[in-house]
Amino acid sequence: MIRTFNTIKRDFYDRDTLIVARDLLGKVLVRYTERGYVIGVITETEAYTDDQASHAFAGQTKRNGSMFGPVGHAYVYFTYGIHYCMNVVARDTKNSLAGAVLIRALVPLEGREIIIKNRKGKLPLVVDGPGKLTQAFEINAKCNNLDLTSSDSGLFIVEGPSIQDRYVSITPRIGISQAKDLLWRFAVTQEGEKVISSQCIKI
DNA sequence: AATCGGATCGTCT
DNA sequence: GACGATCCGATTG
Repeated sequence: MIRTFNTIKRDFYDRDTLIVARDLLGKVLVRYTERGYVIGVITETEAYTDDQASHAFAGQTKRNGSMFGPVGHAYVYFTYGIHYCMNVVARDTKNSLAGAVLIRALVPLEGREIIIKNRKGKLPLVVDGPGKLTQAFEINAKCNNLDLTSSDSGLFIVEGPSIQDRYVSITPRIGISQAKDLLWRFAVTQEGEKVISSQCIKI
């Protein structure tokens, strides 16, 4: 059976990186593997532009090249000798040279068996942590620069539930040593869950 | 519950 | 040659 998906169009990614990071919450990441589809709702993101914590800060290199490339593509890099991290290239191309949104967590919707196998454990309620996420979704170096607006790429993003601002916590990014003051991390909170920062950007 | 160190390697200085 | 947009298991309190 052939499934059709309505992917999010490129315009969506051609906006300020911070706005896209916020708006990716609730969107749905789809990965086509040998064993079938793995699908999840994005619940945590971080924005990286040309700030001091960004790979793009020192300018374009071979590694970070896709951050400077067309929006709506993937930027996947290898780190700590172990892990891959997945970003969505996004920026206002009129005003910005480089930008990407790191996907840090999502809630599994489909392909639970595949996730369990890839992660060698129980199915988590939330796949949290950029390295764990790429492991669960079989995302690796070959995925770098894939077009996330095309369902042919085997890695793409489609519409999902809208997330109200009151359920979005905005905090500093995780694991960085520079630009710690910037509140560029966006995470969906449960109703009743403690919100670490009540600040919110205007959309 | 919180902290610590080992794993492991591509990229940039 | 140093160090990461990390993870996990072990240890300690």
